[in-house]
Amino acid sequence: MEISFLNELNNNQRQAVEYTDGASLVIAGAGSGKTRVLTYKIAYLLKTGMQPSSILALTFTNKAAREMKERIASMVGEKTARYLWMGTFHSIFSRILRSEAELIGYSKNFTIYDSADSKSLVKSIVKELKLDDKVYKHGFVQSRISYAKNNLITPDAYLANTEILKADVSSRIPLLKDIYKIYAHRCKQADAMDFDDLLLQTNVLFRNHPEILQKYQHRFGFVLVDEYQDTNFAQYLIVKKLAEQHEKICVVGDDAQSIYSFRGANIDNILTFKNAYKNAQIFKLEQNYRSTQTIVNAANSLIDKNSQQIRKTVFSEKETGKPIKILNVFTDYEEGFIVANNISDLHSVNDYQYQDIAILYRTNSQSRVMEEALRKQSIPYRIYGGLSFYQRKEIKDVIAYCRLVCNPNDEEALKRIINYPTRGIGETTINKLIECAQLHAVSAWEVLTDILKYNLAVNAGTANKLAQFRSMIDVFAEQINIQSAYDLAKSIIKTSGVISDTYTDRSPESMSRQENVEELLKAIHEFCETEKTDGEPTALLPDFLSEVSLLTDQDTDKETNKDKVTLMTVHAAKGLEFKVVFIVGMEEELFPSPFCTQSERELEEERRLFYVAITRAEELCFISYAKSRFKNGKTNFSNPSRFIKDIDPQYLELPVEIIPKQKNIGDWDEDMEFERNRFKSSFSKPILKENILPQTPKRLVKLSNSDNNKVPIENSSVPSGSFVKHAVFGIGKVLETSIVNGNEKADIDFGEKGVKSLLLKFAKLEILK
DNA sequence: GTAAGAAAAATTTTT
DNA sequence: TTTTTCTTAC
Repeated sequence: MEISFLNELNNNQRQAVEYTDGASLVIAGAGSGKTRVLTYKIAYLLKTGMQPSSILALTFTNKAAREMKERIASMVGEKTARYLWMGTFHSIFSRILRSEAELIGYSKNFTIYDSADSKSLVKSIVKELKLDDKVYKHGFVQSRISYAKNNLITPDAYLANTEILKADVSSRIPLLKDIYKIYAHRCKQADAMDFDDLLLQTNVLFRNHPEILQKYQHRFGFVLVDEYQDTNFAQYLIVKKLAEQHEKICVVGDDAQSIYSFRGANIDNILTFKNAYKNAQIFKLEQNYRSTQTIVNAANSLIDKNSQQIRKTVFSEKETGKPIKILNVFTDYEEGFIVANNISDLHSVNDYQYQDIAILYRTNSQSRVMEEALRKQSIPYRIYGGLSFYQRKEIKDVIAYCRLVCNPNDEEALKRIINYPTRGIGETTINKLIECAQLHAVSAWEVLTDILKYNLAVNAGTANKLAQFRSMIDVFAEQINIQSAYDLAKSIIKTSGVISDTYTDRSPESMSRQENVEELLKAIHEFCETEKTDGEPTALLPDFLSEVSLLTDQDTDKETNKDKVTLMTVHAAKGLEFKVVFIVGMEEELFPSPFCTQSERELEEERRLFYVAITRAEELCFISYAKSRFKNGKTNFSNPSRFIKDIDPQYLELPVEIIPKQKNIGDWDEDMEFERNRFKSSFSKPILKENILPQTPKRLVKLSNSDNNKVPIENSSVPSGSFVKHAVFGIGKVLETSIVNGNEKADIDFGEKGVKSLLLKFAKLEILK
């Protein structure tokens, strides 16, 4: 069959698309057209007669699913595309779980606990068990529970696993097993699933109900998985089971971009795909269509330092391009200033649009300084991540009301709003209530329905307040199937008193809270409208909740078309591309994150993360690091990230080390303060001109041996092997000296402070005997 | 039981 | 710096 769009693919891509006889793995290097292969493959399946409703395509983010769906729609028509089963693991399987919920002891309207809910539940369990929350830290407990669930270890399996129990004992957290057990029990009692449950319970469903598994095996004639390197065991098994009969499965991924192991992702899933699917075909996509040769080569030289990987040769046939420019600055404020300056120039001189530019960082907290700098130069920007719309307090409060109305057993929602706005139900009462509920093995709400029966020890006044609260929720609950989601939400906000609490004053904070609540109502209204066109009479509140709980703020983004600089974490940038990328904060203790330097495995993941960052860039890439950074209320000194040294220097444009005039070490702090204040208060026009744009290397210090400007010297004033003292870096050993563009330069190992390349005319060195 | 103010703690990545 | 927890006075 001749299908014209196949001609738009290269040979390897086309083979991957056309192979539909059995299982296949597509190893897709960065920028090699991975999404293209997936979309074309789905279009191909449709063109060759497959029904859209029998194709299951699993992605990592809602956004990826939506974009792919749009692209397929443009190829085969919206009418066909809309019936595809396409979405994230979590959204697809929450949908399936809802329709089968009763089989595994949940109701159709089960709540989805987000991580804040999980956190709060973990905290209260630790408190109830009277454990030390410094030993059983909520974050740690949460990640252990999550780890167990991702590996399909149920609480009972956990109790039965001597190995895990022993490990917990030796880590001095022997009671983790109890916390997990209670946690799972409380979720069940609240008719709630956390994110991990959506995958775990799907597995439980398939295991305990073979007929259901069969139904879906039959339904899905072809299964496709994007970003396969980021799947965990629970996801692996779901996919494996669904594809068991026909092995019509295609997974796409890049082991070099596996960056989610902290969330249970297991890189072995992709590395050992052949073991799971014996007759699997493997296709490799190695031509990068995104980036210049320099960027591709630099990224290759970096990832080459990892031992765990599927070797591949990613190459680019685009132009050579400019070297990656390294920017070094004194402070985080200066970093923001320099980056903003560069962006400003790229925009006005080089005709880049703001939307072509991204600033990527390791942690969300780094966005603030960048934001400030961009604002000062009136550069429009857009931040992804951080506090998303649905995580704001006022929104969570409203949603909690909605959740409780739809599912009164939802304990976390109840705790959140039982005394918001304040109605005289304090901490003691809430604790009594929950304790009492546990005693009788019922939900907290159940106790509220009959306070006398459960012997809740409260005085008459409190009992009255509780009854009032209960009847208010009851009244709303009666409306669930009568009023539309919008009408009900509106009356909830009004009657509950949330609105009067929000509208008390005219402070900017209060105004913004009001706006957010309005915004939420608008979103619910919109939801009702779109559902209407789908033929349903009215969209109900539970329908909205099931949609909303899996949304992130990238999904609520409405102004994608605006010309703005993008700010996001490297994690969030996966799958995206920009003409110009700034990777900021490339420092030790930040990138790699200090939490990830314990094992080689973790370190390799951080390196992959850096690889992801670099390969987002199409034309220009900048990497910056600061000598000092404001962190947790303190200024910390930092060294350049070890990863910068992992890149072959021939692809880099390195800065001249900027060393202040000879000073005592004590003066350094003053100097820092000076720099900080200068950049904080008034942004005068650029001071460090050489930080502006990658130009043909002129006045640059090159670390590379291939540098032909470099002439080794015999009789240097600081011979190799001798020891010198530097005002800032302290004592170091001279490794090599040379003449670079007429200036005498020395590479000196300062131990902890790292190896520095210093020009002798700038660096006042004291030679030690 | 509430609210304000002080002290202490915690800082990664996210469906 | 921001967020959470503890203290104290009503």
